[in-house]
Amino acid sequence: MALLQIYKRLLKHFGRQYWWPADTSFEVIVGAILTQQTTWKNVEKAIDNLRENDLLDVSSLARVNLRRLEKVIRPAGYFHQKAERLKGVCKYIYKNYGDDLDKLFSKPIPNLREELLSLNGLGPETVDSIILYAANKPIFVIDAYTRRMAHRLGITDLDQYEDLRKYFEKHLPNDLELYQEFHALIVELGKNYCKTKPNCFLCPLRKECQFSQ
DNA sequence: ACCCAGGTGGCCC
DNA sequence: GGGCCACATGGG
Repeated sequence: MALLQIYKRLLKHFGRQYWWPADTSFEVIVGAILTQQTTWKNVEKAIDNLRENDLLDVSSLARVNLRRLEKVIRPAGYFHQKAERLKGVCKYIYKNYGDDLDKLFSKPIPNLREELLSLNGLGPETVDSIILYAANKPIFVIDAYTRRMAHRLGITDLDQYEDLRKYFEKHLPNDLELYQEFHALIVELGKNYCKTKPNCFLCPLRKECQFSQ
């Protein structure tokens, strides 16, 4: 099945997702770091804690005491690593751009991507999530769900992050909103369908599936 | 008592 | 370039 058809079917089944679930671009960055290998539910607790502690901004996180930050984001797991990395990213942003994220995000995608990838704690998926949902620029995010879906549907055998990203971008219209919604829908698919039973996981993508009618 | 979650970086070969 | 591993909480 063509990628665009899969997108349409998922959209029909799950409806629009209006991703990313965050109020500001900065919260997208924070969420993208905290949600690494962690359920969003736990990330929400950590973000709520950050907000209650008045730490949910670049300058505060750039200067926060590391022990305190660890305590605040604890529910998100890997809290030693994530505290250090989150603070490090904020220190970098604050030093170079202050509170003006737009100055960072106004750069062309390749430059922005390279710059973010150079920071400790920001790998390809996190960086692309930030570019897609915080900077609002069209780049296709590849995650475990996307890779699994691509392989199980026999869309492609490609497995490397960059190879998959380029494949998806090549076979889809270059459209910001489509990229944002498609990734959100794939995550929704992955979260709702059993990963140990391929048929179940792919259910909404099958013609005979009761949910996709 | 397992297994997994919207990854990343370090280390080894 | 590829294969392991540590990192950690909370829910099934």
